[in-house]
Amino acid sequence: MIAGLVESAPMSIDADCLLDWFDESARDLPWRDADCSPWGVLVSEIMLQQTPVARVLPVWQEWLDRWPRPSALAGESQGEVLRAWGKLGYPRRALRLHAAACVIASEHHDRVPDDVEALLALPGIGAYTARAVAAFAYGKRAPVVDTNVRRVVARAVHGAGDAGPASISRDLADVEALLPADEPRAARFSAALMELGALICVARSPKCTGCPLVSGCAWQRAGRPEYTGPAKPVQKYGGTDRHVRGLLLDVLRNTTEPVEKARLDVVWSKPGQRDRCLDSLLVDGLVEQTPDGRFGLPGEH
DNA sequence: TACACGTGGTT
DNA sequence: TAACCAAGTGT
Repeated sequence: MIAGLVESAPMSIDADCLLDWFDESARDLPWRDADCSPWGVLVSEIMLQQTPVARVLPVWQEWLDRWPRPSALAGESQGEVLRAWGKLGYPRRALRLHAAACVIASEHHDRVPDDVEALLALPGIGAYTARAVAAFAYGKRAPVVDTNVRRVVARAVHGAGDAGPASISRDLADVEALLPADEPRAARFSAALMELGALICVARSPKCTGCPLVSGCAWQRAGRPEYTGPAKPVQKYGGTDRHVRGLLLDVLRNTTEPVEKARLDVVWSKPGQRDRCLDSLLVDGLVEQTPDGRFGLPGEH
C-alpha cells in the first residue's frame, strides 16, 4: 500500500450525482430553453466569452428579437452590430459573429452547422465554442472545456486546488475521458459540469458543503491543498491600450455621423498612445475613416 | 506558449 | 482599494 500512488490516482466524476444536481439546480437561462434555436445558442456562446451571464442576458434577448436568424444579422451593417453589442466588451467578437453569420447564411443555407469541424471553420469560433454549440444546440457528445470545467476537473479528478495553464489537446482528452457514452446524456453532463463550476466549484471560496460531488472529490480527499502551479498573469486595464481603445469606441458607438478626429482626441491626453490605438482600431476593422477624413463605425458610409 | 483584447462587479 | 474574476479566440 503506497499512499502516494493512491492519492495521485485520478478519480472520476459520478455522472448520476452530477446530473441529479443539475436537474434541480440549473439556472433557467433562455438559451437553454427547449425551443431556443441553434442560432440562439451560438449567439449566447459568443457573448458569454469572458463575460458574465448577468450582462449578457438583456443584450442576447435584444439580438434574438432583432436578428432571429443568421441571415438577418448578415444583412445588417457592421456599425449597427457594434452599436447593438454595446458595452459587452471585446467588440471584435461582434464583428466575428457578424462574419460568421454571413458565412452561415451564404454557405450553410442559413443553418448553424452541427459538426465541430464546420463550426471551427467559422470566424470567432474556437475549441470551446465549437463543441459547446455541437453539444448544447444539437445534443452531441463532445468535450466542452471552458474555465469552469477545467477548474472542476482539476479539483474533483486530479485533487489540485485549481487548473494550471490551459493546453487545448490535453484538456480535451482529459474531459473526453469523463464523458458518458450516451450522446444526449454526455451533452447534459457537459452543461452540468460547467454549471457546477459556475455555481458551486467557483474560483474563490468554493461552496463544497452544497456540492453533489464532495464525497468523491479528489481535492477533498487530498485535504484541499492550495494551488501550487504558476501564478496567473494579472490583467491590467487602467491606462492600457485596451482602455484607450474602449474609450475611443465608446465615442463612436454614441454618434450616428462620423466625427472629426478632435472629438476622439479629447478622450485621452497622451497623443502617442491615442494615435496608436486609433490606428489599431482601423487595422482591426472596428473603425473606418471617411473620404473627408472623419472617423466612424465601419460599414455605414 | 504567451500575450493582447473590454468592461464592470465582487472581495 | 487594488486585485481578482467572468461560458475564449487569434496571432
